[in-house]
Amino acid sequence: MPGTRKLPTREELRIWRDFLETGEALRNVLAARLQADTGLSPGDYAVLLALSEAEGNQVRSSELAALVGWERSRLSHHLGRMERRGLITREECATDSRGAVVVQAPAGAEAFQAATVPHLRAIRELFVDALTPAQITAAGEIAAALRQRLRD
Amino acid sequence: MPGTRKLPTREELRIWRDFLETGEALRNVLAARLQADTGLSPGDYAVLLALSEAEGNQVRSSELAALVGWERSRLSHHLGRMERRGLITREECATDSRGAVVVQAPAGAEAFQAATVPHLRAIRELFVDALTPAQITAAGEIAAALRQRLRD
DNA sequence: CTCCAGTAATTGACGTGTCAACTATGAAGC
DNA sequence: GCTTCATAGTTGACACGTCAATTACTGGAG
Repeated sequence: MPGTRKLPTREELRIWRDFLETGEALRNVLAARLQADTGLSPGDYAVLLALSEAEGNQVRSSELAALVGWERSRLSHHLGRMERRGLITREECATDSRGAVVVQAPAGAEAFQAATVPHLRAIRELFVDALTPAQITAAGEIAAALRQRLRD
Repeated sequence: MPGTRKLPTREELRIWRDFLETGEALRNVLAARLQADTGLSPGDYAVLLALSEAEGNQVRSSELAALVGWERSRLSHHLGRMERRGLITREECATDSRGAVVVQAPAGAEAFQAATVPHLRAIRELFVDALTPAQITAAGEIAAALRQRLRD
Protein backbone atom coordinates (compact mmCIF):
# COMPACT_ATOMS: atom_id res chain seq x y z
CA MET A 1 0.00 0.00 0.00
CA PRO A 2 1.12 3.61 -0.44
CA GLY A 3 2.63 5.14 2.64
CA THR A 4 3.75 1.87 4.16
CA ARG A 5 5.31 3.01 7.39
CA LYS A 6 9.01 3.70 7.28
CA LEU A 7 8.64 6.54 9.76
CA PRO A 8 8.41 6.37 13.55
CA THR A 9 4.99 6.59 15.14
CA ARG A 10 4.10 9.53 17.30
CA GLU A 11 4.75 7.44 20.39
CA GLU A 12 8.11 6.17 19.19
CA LEU A 13 9.13 9.72 18.41
CA ARG A 14 8.04 10.90 21.84
CA ILE A 15 10.17 8.22 23.46
CA TRP A 16 13.11 9.12 21.26
CA ARG A 17 12.90 12.77 22.19
CA ASP A 18 12.48 11.92 25.85
CA PHE A 19 15.48 9.64 25.72
CA LEU A 20 17.54 12.31 23.99
CA GLU A 21 16.56 15.21 26.21
CA THR A 22 16.80 13.27 29.45
CA GLY A 23 20.29 12.18 28.57
CA GLU A 24 21.26 15.74 27.88
CA ALA A 25 19.75 17.00 31.11
CA LEU A 26 21.51 14.30 33.11
CA ARG A 27 24.88 15.08 31.53
CA ASN A 28 24.34 18.75 32.24
CA VAL A 29 23.58 18.19 35.90
CA LEU A 30 26.56 15.90 36.37
CA ALA A 31 28.80 18.41 34.61
CA ALA A 32 27.51 21.25 36.75
CA ARG A 33 28.14 19.32 39.97
CA LEU A 34 31.61 18.34 38.91
CA GLN A 35 32.37 21.94 38.03
CA ALA A 36 30.98 23.21 41.31
CA ASP A 37 32.83 20.63 43.41
CA THR A 38 36.21 20.84 41.76
CA GLY A 39 36.28 23.26 38.84
CA LEU A 40 36.76 20.38 36.40
CA SER A 41 34.78 19.81 33.22
CA PRO A 42 33.86 16.30 32.10
CA GLY A 43 36.64 16.54 29.55
CA ASP A 44 39.17 17.46 32.22
CA TYR A 45 37.96 14.53 34.29
CA ALA A 46 38.31 12.09 31.41
CA VAL A 47 41.87 13.22 30.72
CA LEU A 48 42.92 13.15 34.35
CA LEU A 49 41.32 9.74 34.83
CA ALA A 50 43.32 8.32 31.95
CA LEU A 51 46.51 9.88 33.28
CA SER A 52 45.84 8.55 36.77
CA GLU A 53 45.57 5.01 35.46
CA ALA A 54 48.78 5.30 33.46
CA GLU A 55 52.30 4.28 34.46
CA GLY A 56 53.97 7.29 36.03
CA ASN A 57 50.86 9.37 35.45
CA GLN A 58 52.00 10.21 31.96
CA VAL A 59 51.01 9.11 28.48
CA ARG A 60 51.98 9.82 24.90
CA SER A 61 49.52 12.23 23.40
CA SER A 62 48.23 9.89 20.69
CA GLU A 63 47.75 7.11 23.15
CA LEU A 64 45.85 9.45 25.42
CA ALA A 65 43.58 10.35 22.52
CA ALA A 66 42.84 6.67 22.04
CA LEU A 67 42.24 6.16 25.75
CA VAL A 68 39.62 8.87 26.00
CA GLY A 69 38.28 8.23 22.51
CA TRP A 70 38.93 11.68 21.09
CA GLU A 71 40.42 12.97 17.88
CA ARG A 72 43.93 14.25 18.30
CA SER A 73 42.90 17.73 17.34
CA ARG A 74 40.30 17.85 20.04
CA LEU A 75 42.76 16.55 22.57
CA SER A 76 45.35 19.10 21.52
CA HIS A 77 42.94 21.97 22.02
CA HIS A 78 41.80 20.59 25.35
CA LEU A 79 45.33 20.02 26.60
CA GLY A 80 46.14 23.60 25.73
CA ARG A 81 43.35 24.77 28.00
CA MET A 82 44.33 22.36 30.76
CA GLU A 83 47.95 23.37 30.55
CA ARG A 84 47.05 27.04 30.96
CA ARG A 85 45.24 26.12 34.16
CA GLY A 86 48.16 24.13 35.45
CA LEU A 87 46.40 20.74 35.42
CA ILE A 88 48.88 19.05 33.11
CA THR A 89 52.18 19.72 31.40
CA ARG A 90 53.45 18.64 28.00
CA GLU A 91 56.98 17.41 27.61
CA GLU A 92 59.07 16.22 24.72
CA CYS A 93 59.18 12.54 24.00
CA ALA A 94 62.62 10.95 24.34
CA THR A 95 62.07 8.26 21.72
CA ASP A 96 60.25 10.24 19.05
CA SER A 97 61.02 13.90 18.52
CA ARG A 98 57.63 14.46 16.95
CA GLY A 99 55.88 13.20 19.99
CA ALA A 100 54.61 14.78 23.18
CA VAL A 101 54.18 13.23 26.58
CA VAL A 102 51.31 14.49 28.68
CA VAL A 103 52.06 14.58 32.38
CA GLN A 104 49.66 15.05 35.25
CA ALA A 105 50.66 18.21 37.12
CA PRO A 106 50.32 18.31 40.92
CA ALA A 107 47.26 20.54 40.68
CA GLY A 108 45.74 18.06 38.25
CA ALA A 109 46.34 15.09 40.52
CA GLU A 110 44.88 16.98 43.44
CA ALA A 111 41.79 18.10 41.54
CA PHE A 112 41.21 14.59 40.27
CA GLN A 113 41.52 13.11 43.74
CA ALA A 114 39.00 15.60 45.02
CA ALA A 115 36.66 14.95 42.12
CA THR A 116 36.46 11.23 41.92
CA VAL A 117 34.38 10.25 44.94
CA PRO A 118 31.79 13.04 44.59
CA HIS A 119 31.51 12.31 40.89
CA LEU A 120 30.95 8.60 41.40
CA ARG A 121 28.46 9.36 44.13
CA ALA A 122 26.59 11.64 41.77
CA ILE A 123 26.46 8.91 39.13
CA ARG A 124 25.12 6.54 41.70
CA GLU A 125 22.54 8.99 42.95
CA LEU A 126 21.30 10.24 39.59
CA PHE A 127 21.62 7.12 37.48
CA VAL A 128 22.06 3.90 39.43
CA ASP A 129 19.73 4.72 42.31
CA ALA A 130 17.17 6.29 40.02
CA LEU A 131 16.60 2.98 38.26
CA THR A 132 15.56 -0.49 39.34
CA PRO A 133 18.12 -3.27 38.88
CA ALA A 134 16.07 -4.51 35.94
CA GLN A 135 16.17 -1.06 34.39
CA ILE A 136 19.93 -0.87 34.80
CA THR A 137 20.27 -4.16 32.99
CA ALA A 138 17.85 -2.96 30.33
CA ALA A 139 19.85 0.25 29.91
CA GLY A 140 22.96 -1.80 29.26
CA GLU A 141 21.16 -3.93 26.71
CA ILE A 142 19.68 -0.91 24.98
CA ALA A 143 23.08 0.70 24.72
CA ALA A 144 24.52 -2.51 23.32
CA ALA A 145 21.74 -2.84 20.76
CA LEU A 146 22.09 0.77 19.62
CA ARG A 147 25.83 0.48 19.40
CA GLN A 148 25.48 -2.70 17.39
CA ARG A 149 23.23 -0.95 14.91
CA LEU A 150 25.66 1.93 14.60
CA ARG A 151 28.34 -0.48 13.43
CA ASP A 152 26.87 -0.64 9.90
CA MET B 1 30.59 -1.11 58.59
CA PRO B 2 33.09 1.39 57.26
CA GLY B 3 32.95 1.89 53.52
CA THR B 4 29.33 0.93 53.15
CA ARG B 5 28.79 1.28 49.46
CA LYS B 6 27.68 4.66 48.25
CA LEU B 7 29.60 4.26 45.01
CA PRO B 8 28.59 2.43 41.85
CA THR B 9 29.98 -1.05 41.24
CA ARG B 10 32.31 -1.68 38.38
CA GLU B 11 29.44 -3.13 36.37
CA GLU B 12 27.11 -0.22 37.07
CA LEU B 13 29.81 2.16 36.03
CA ARG B 14 30.42 0.24 32.84
CA ILE B 15 26.74 0.45 31.97
CA TRP B 16 26.68 4.16 32.75
CA ARG B 17 29.61 4.84 30.48
CA ASP B 18 28.15 2.69 27.75
CA PHE B 19 24.84 4.48 28.05
CA LEU B 20 26.56 7.84 27.92
CA GLU B 21 28.89 7.10 25.03
CA THR B 22 26.32 5.31 22.94
CA GLY B 23 23.95 8.23 23.25
CA GLU B 24 26.70 10.55 22.12
CA ALA B 25 27.63 8.36 19.17
CA LEU B 26 24.01 8.11 18.10
CA ARG B 27 23.50 11.85 18.27
CA ASN B 28 26.66 12.39 16.27
CA VAL B 29 25.60 10.04 13.50
CA LEU B 30 22.14 11.58 13.27
CA ALA B 31 23.65 15.04 13.17
CA ALA B 32 26.12 14.06 10.46
CA ARG B 33 23.37 12.59 8.30
CA LEU B 34 21.16 15.61 8.72
CA GLN B 35 24.07 17.83 7.80
CA ALA B 36 24.95 15.75 4.77
CA ASP B 37 21.36 15.56 3.53
CA THR B 38 20.36 19.15 3.99
CA GLY B 39 23.12 21.25 5.51
CA LEU B 40 21.11 21.69 8.70
CA SER B 41 22.39 21.16 12.23
CA PRO B 42 20.16 19.64 14.90
CA GLY B 43 19.72 23.14 16.30
CA ASP B 44 18.61 24.46 12.94
CA TYR B 45 16.18 21.58 12.67
CA ALA B 46 14.68 22.23 16.09
CA VAL B 47 14.15 25.91 15.30
CA LEU B 48 12.66 25.26 11.88
CA LEU B 49 10.41 22.55 13.30
CA ALA B 50 9.01 24.93 15.88
CA LEU B 51 8.48 27.60 13.23
CA SER B 52 6.78 25.12 10.91
CA GLU B 53 4.28 24.23 13.58
CA ALA B 54 3.50 27.86 14.37
CA GLU B 55 0.72 30.05 12.99
CA GLY B 56 2.07 31.84 9.95
CA ASN B 57 5.44 30.18 10.41
CA GLN B 58 6.51 32.89 12.82
CA VAL B 59 6.94 33.11 16.56
CA ARG B 60 8.01 35.65 19.14
CA SER B 61 11.61 35.05 20.10
CA SER B 62 10.96 34.27 23.76
CA GLU B 63 8.18 31.90 22.88
CA LEU B 64 10.48 30.16 20.44
CA ALA B 65 13.06 29.78 23.18
CA ALA B 66 10.43 28.07 25.31
CA LEU B 67 9.32 25.84 22.44
CA VAL B 68 12.78 24.48 21.78
CA GLY B 69 13.77 24.58 25.45
CA TRP B 70 16.75 26.88 25.09
CA GLU B 71 17.99 29.91 26.98
CA ARG B 72 17.30 33.15 25.19
CA SER B 73 20.96 33.88 24.82
CA ARG B 74 21.59 30.60 23.09
CA LEU B 75 18.66 31.20 20.78
CA SER B 76 19.88 34.68 19.97
CA HIS B 77 23.30 33.42 18.95
CA HIS B 78 21.80 30.62 16.93
CA LEU B 79 19.31 32.88 15.16
CA GLY B 80 22.16 35.17 14.21
CA ARG B 81 23.88 32.29 12.47
CA MET B 82 20.67 31.10 10.82
CA GLU B 83 19.86 34.59 9.64
CA ARG B 84 23.26 34.92 7.99
CA ARG B 85 22.53 31.75 6.07
CA GLY B 86 19.11 32.98 4.99
CA LEU B 87 17.13 30.36 6.89
CA ILE B 88 15.12 32.82 8.97
CA THR B 89 14.57 36.54 9.32
CA ARG B 90 13.97 38.65 12.40
CA GLU B 91 11.34 41.38 12.34
CA GLU B 92 10.10 43.94 14.81
CA CYS B 93 7.12 43.03 16.93
CA ALA B 94 4.07 45.24 16.40
CA THR B 95 2.74 44.92 19.95
CA ASP B 96 5.99 45.20 21.93
CA SER B 97 8.85 47.34 20.70
CA ARG B 98 11.32 45.31 22.72
CA GLY B 99 10.28 42.14 21.02
CA ALA B 100 11.39 40.32 17.92
CA VAL B 101 9.42 38.00 15.70
CA VAL B 102 11.29 35.14 14.09
CA VAL B 103 10.04 34.27 10.62
CA GLN B 104 10.83 31.21 8.54
CA ALA B 105 12.53 32.36 5.34
CA PRO B 106 11.81 30.53 2.06
CA ALA B 107 15.18 28.82 2.15
CA GLY B 108 14.43 27.71 5.70
CA ALA B 109 11.06 26.25 4.78
CA GLU B 110 12.60 24.45 1.85
CA ALA B 111 15.48 23.02 3.85
CA PHE B 112 13.13 21.86 6.58
CA GLN B 113 10.84 20.17 4.09
CA ALA B 114 13.79 18.37 2.58
CA ALA B 115 15.10 17.39 6.00
CA THR B 116 12.09 16.01 7.79
CA VAL B 117 11.47 12.67 6.09
CA PRO B 118 15.13 11.58 5.91
CA HIS B 119 15.60 12.63 9.52
CA LEU B 120 12.61 10.68 10.76
CA ARG B 121 13.72 7.70 8.71
CA ALA B 122 17.14 7.90 10.32
CA ILE B 123 15.58 7.94 13.78
CA ARG B 124 13.55 4.91 12.87
CA GLU B 125 16.50 3.09 11.44
CA LEU B 126 19.02 3.85 14.17
CA PHE B 127 16.78 3.92 17.22
CA VAL B 128 13.35 2.38 16.72
CA ASP B 129 14.40 -0.49 14.49
CA ALA B 130 17.52 -1.19 16.51
CA LEU B 131 15.45 -2.07 19.56
CA THR B 132 12.74 -4.58 20.34
CA PRO B 133 9.30 -3.18 21.21
CA ALA B 134 9.99 -4.12 24.82
CA GLN B 135 13.25 -2.20 24.73
CA ILE B 136 11.53 0.85 23.31
CA THR B 137 9.07 0.76 26.16
CA ALA B 138 11.90 0.24 28.62
CA ALA B 139 13.79 3.19 27.14
CA GLY B 140 10.76 5.38 27.73
CA GLU B 141 10.47 4.19 31.31
CA ILE B 142 14.16 4.68 31.96
CA ALA B 143 13.98 8.22 30.63
CA ALA B 144 10.97 8.91 32.80
CA ALA B 145 12.67 7.51 35.89
CA LEU B 146 15.84 9.52 35.30
CA ARG B 147 13.88 12.67 34.64
CA GLN B 148 11.89 12.13 37.81
CA ARG B 149 15.07 11.84 39.83
CA LEU B 150 16.44 15.01 38.29
CA ARG B 151 13.46 16.93 39.61
CA ASP B 152 14.89 17.06 43.15
C1' DC C 1 72.22 8.38 1.19
C1' DT C 2 68.03 10.42 -0.67
C1' DC C 3 63.42 10.71 -1.45
C1' DC C 4 59.00 10.41 0.01
C1' DA C 5 54.88 8.51 2.00
C1' DG C 6 53.10 8.19 6.54
C1' DT C 7 52.67 9.66 11.40
C1' DA C 8 52.58 13.05 15.62
C1' DA C 9 50.94 16.98 16.97
C1' DT C 10 49.48 21.78 16.45
C1' DT C 11 46.98 25.55 14.43
C1' DG C 12 43.23 28.52 12.53
C1' DA C 13 38.60 29.14 11.21
C1' DC C 14 34.32 28.56 12.53
C1' DG C 15 29.90 26.43 14.70
C1' DT C 16 28.03 25.68 19.18
C1' DG C 17 26.91 26.65 24.28
C1' DT C 18 27.10 29.19 28.89
C1' DC C 19 27.42 33.09 31.78
C1' DA C 20 27.28 37.74 32.96
C1' DA C 21 26.66 42.37 31.48
C1' DC C 22 24.15 45.54 28.89
C1' DT C 23 20.27 48.22 26.23
C1' DA C 24 15.80 49.32 25.73
C1' DT C 25 11.10 49.00 26.58
C1' DG C 26 6.99 47.93 29.40
C1' DA C 27 4.26 48.26 33.64
C1' DA C 28 3.07 49.24 38.40
C1' DG C 29 2.82 52.38 42.21
C1' DC C 30 3.12 56.87 43.87
C1' DG D 1 4.62 62.47 35.35
C1' DC D 2 8.25 59.78 37.50
C1' DT D 3 10.86 56.20 39.85
C1' DT D 4 11.44 51.43 40.15
C1' DC D 5 11.42 46.87 38.80
C1' DA D 6 10.65 43.30 35.50
C1' DT D 7 10.99 41.65 30.76
C1' DA D 8 12.89 41.13 25.71
C1' DG D 9 16.63 40.60 23.43
C1' DT D 10 21.58 41.23 22.21
C1' DT D 11 26.40 41.14 23.05
C1' DG D 12 31.19 39.79 24.45
C1' DA D 13 34.18 36.63 26.54
C1' DC D 14 35.30 32.27 26.78
C1' DA D 15 34.91 26.79 26.85
C1' DC D 16 34.24 23.12 23.77
C1' DG D 17 34.26 20.47 19.11
C1' DT D 18 35.12 19.56 14.08
C1' DC D 19 37.47 20.06 9.85
C1' DA D 20 41.19 21.11 6.89
C1' DA D 21 45.78 22.69 6.54
C1' DT D 22 50.42 22.81 8.32
C1' DT D 23 54.86 21.57 10.55
C1' DA D 24 58.18 18.39 11.76
C1' DC D 25 59.88 14.16 12.14
C1' DT D 26 60.21 8.77 11.03
C1' DG D 27 61.21 4.99 8.41
C1' DG D 28 61.37 2.29 4.32
C1' DA D 29 62.34 1.86 -1.02
C1' DG D 30 65.55 2.67 -4.29
